[in-house]
Amino acid sequence: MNQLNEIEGFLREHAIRPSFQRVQIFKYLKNNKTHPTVDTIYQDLHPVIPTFSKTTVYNTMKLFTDRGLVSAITIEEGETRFDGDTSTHGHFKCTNCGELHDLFFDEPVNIPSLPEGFQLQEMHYYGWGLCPRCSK
Amino acid sequence: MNQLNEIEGFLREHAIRPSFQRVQIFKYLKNNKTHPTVDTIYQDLHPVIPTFSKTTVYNTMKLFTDRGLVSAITIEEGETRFDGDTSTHGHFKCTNCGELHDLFFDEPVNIPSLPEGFQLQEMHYYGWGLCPRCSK
DNA sequence: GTATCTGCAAAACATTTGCAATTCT
DNA sequence: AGAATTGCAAATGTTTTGCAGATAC
Repeated sequence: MNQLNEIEGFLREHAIRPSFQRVQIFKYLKNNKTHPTVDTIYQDLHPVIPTFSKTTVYNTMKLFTDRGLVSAITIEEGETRFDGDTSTHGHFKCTNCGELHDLFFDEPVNIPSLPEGFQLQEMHYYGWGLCPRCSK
Repeated sequence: MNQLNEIEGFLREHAIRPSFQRVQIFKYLKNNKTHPTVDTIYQDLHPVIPTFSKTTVYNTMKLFTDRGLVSAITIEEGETRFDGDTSTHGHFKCTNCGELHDLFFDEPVNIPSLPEGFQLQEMHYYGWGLCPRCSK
């Protein structure tokens, strides 16, 4: 069973029709842990899909995030990034060079105390500071 | 000592010239815990400052956040909100009605484990789910 | 055959930039 | 006078929308 077949099955399980574009985008997100933007995805897949359009990337990313298949990172304004890894972890942005890194927790992160009646479904953790290269 | 004098002194302490616009914006942020956007600030202060412009709000918010006087909330793309309360707390957005609430932690929040060389300066905590009104 | 999906072009917004007028010291 | 600040108008860049053609079931 190759990766493409696996992805098609996975998308079908989530009631998403595995169009060529969607499968390519999903594969791209699973293979690239670079937290790409819509533009990055478009630029990188454009050669693979000649008629590719950014609208399709926007449509697909909305679909994937709505279904919980990927998560949207809004750590910086005006540039939404996407992460194919939906496990509990945060993101760290270097305030000097702008590079984005994953942020993992040793212990289970504590849950905020919500007033009666609130239902927490998702948490995002964003950090800022200096990366090793910029903190010297 | 009235609030305006206090604000002027506070801004001077942070090497910020207390122009009329800046003092009004700062006062607004301290008195309104509504996490306003640039547009909200502009709309609400426009009557008070006849020649007011959004550019000034953008300039001032950048100045205030750079100096750590207020914090920028980027929980949703395309709509930066601001918080005059810079103490450690998160924000919660109802995925149904879109309302934004403060998110407080009972215990001290645990710090993510950063690889050697990283220097963490700021953390933001964003949560999504249903508010009491929408979870019924 | 009908519903869904794609992609072009235009529109809608938030934010930034250039610059001249104004204000403060 | 000199430096900082303001605010208008234009530009920029991302995301959304309308719609016609293509594709899948």
